[in-house]
Amino acid sequence: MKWNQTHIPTLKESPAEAEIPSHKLMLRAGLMRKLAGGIYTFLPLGLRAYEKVERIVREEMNRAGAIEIRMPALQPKELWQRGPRWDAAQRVMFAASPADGSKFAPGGELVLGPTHEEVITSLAADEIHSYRQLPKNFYQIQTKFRNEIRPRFGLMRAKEFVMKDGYSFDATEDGAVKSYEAMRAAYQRVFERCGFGTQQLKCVWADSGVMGGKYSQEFMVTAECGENEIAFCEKCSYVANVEKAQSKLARLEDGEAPANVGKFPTPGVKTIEDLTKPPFLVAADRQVKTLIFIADSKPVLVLMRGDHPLNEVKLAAATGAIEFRAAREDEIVPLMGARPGSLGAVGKSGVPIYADEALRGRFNMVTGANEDGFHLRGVCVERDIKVTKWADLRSVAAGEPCPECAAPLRIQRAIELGHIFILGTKYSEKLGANYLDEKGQSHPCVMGCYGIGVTRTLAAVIECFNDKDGIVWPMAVAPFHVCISLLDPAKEASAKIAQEIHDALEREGVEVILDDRDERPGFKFKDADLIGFPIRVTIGEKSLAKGGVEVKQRATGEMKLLPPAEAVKEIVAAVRR
RNA sequence: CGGGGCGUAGCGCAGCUUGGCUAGCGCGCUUGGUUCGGGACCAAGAGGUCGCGGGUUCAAAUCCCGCCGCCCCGACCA
Repeated sequence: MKWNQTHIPTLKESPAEAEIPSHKLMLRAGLMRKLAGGIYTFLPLGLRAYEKVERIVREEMNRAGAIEIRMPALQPKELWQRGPRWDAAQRVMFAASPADGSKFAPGGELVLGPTHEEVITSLAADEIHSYRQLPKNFYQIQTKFRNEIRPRFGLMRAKEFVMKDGYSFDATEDGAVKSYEAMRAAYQRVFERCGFGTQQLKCVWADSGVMGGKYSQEFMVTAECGENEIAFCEKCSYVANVEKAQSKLARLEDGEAPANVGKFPTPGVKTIEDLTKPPFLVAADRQVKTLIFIADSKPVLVLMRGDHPLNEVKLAAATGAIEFRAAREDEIVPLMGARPGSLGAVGKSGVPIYADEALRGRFNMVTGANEDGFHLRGVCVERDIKVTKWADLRSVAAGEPCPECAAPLRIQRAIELGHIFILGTKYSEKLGANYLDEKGQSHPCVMGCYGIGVTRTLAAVIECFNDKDGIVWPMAVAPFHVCISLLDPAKEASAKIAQEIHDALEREGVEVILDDRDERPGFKFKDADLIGFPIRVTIGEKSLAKGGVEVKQRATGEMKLLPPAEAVKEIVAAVRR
């Protein structure tokens, strides 16, 4: 490929819209252009790099025994309404209505697919009848559409993006776990092949969210711009999304024996911190924090240790509510009889009370008296409060002891590239994906689902591999392996050598672009560094006078002067390594 | 949707506070010339409904109102 035959519009400055390195570089290196917020055109180099990632994903899926299919992006709304999560799903879906506002053609209303559990399960309901057909694992690589509340960082969170989504069907729970484990191993290989090292790549325990199902793990790559936080142990292998992470807290001493509950005046006290000050001097970890939430339009009480932050994802998981928010004061007062600052759960009934595990067994605690300006002391949580459900509700903090080995936990931001779930029978039951076992009895298939953000992975590669001069592509994902910087395209001798090296490399299957532009050397070097081709071959009068061409590694800066034939050999070896 | 910021040539910006004369600068682009191993130089050009609509005014990029778009922080997720 010759540079002049393609289109690589590099920019000297990054557009103001880009904030993070990968977004800036994708625009500057001419990989993509924005059409609208969260919607991008892939230019030739961006497309090539994208296709590399896609190929790695496809190869590893096939190797793991998954079967590629292609489902429609346009889907009947009615199918979603029959599925188990229509209420939660509507928020992110685009409806595909006729643009002129006219009625839908026969067949009903359509939506653009944000994911495909409903479609695949309905397909499985029609196609799978017998245990003899199981297990099956279908996948596709396809454009998804989501009405992201806030598109962000270029390809990191886009309204239109490419996802590899896969769905396994098994007869038994054990089988589903096997399918899941096979995918986990395949995902590990995909991301390793994309260039991520064990230091930055983490497979973490995660919350299942609206997807439902028993357990799930996310593949994360640590990065400053990541939208997730992961907690991991410095000593052992424990690592989890903070939405799920736990820690082993030291037991606190509450004194000899539980005292009786006593009310005392606390005029003007509004916060946990207020109570820690004179004249009260109640440590935050001796207080019970009482929070009121509206979960699916019903109030719930949430009890936390005073110094612990609530983790809303864990609360959502504990309550099973789809939508919840903090209650307003005008909702709290009629319910509790007091305003925030003096709230407490002692003696409270008729409202679900969720308590964090860190409060279990505690006594001689202080909490609001449900009377403005008063608190209670001597509270024994299990004796005095009718807890509906104990649950892990708090966010772990950096430095807390690892739940497995008690070494300090660290917290880092990370980008989620893949997510794998065991779904169970949530979808198959609802949509009738059943099979007959050996005895002729009908059972719902046990499902798993597995996603990789393919376009996001591309962005993450750039986010992780760049320096002050531009992108530093891992060989496996680079749009071209080699750039030949021909410094004097007008000089016949140089041009001939460049063409010969180019052709020889192509014959060996090396992807090479020949910079034949009529530009100054410095300009070509800057462009090559910005785009980040792993290997650059420089052909100019200087090198030729010394009897060869220069072969330079982008990542290390290492440079060798070699005769053309040697250079070709060296490069072929490096590319195949 | 809540909070913050921005919208002036393809890109990056100045001008707006305190309204006024032909709307400016750098990069990029075109033409000619000189250059040619780390984003060259000289000269001559092309390119703008100052996001859109309304208002105030003799006069609006500049002041006021409304809308739209983009970016950042939060709730959602591959």
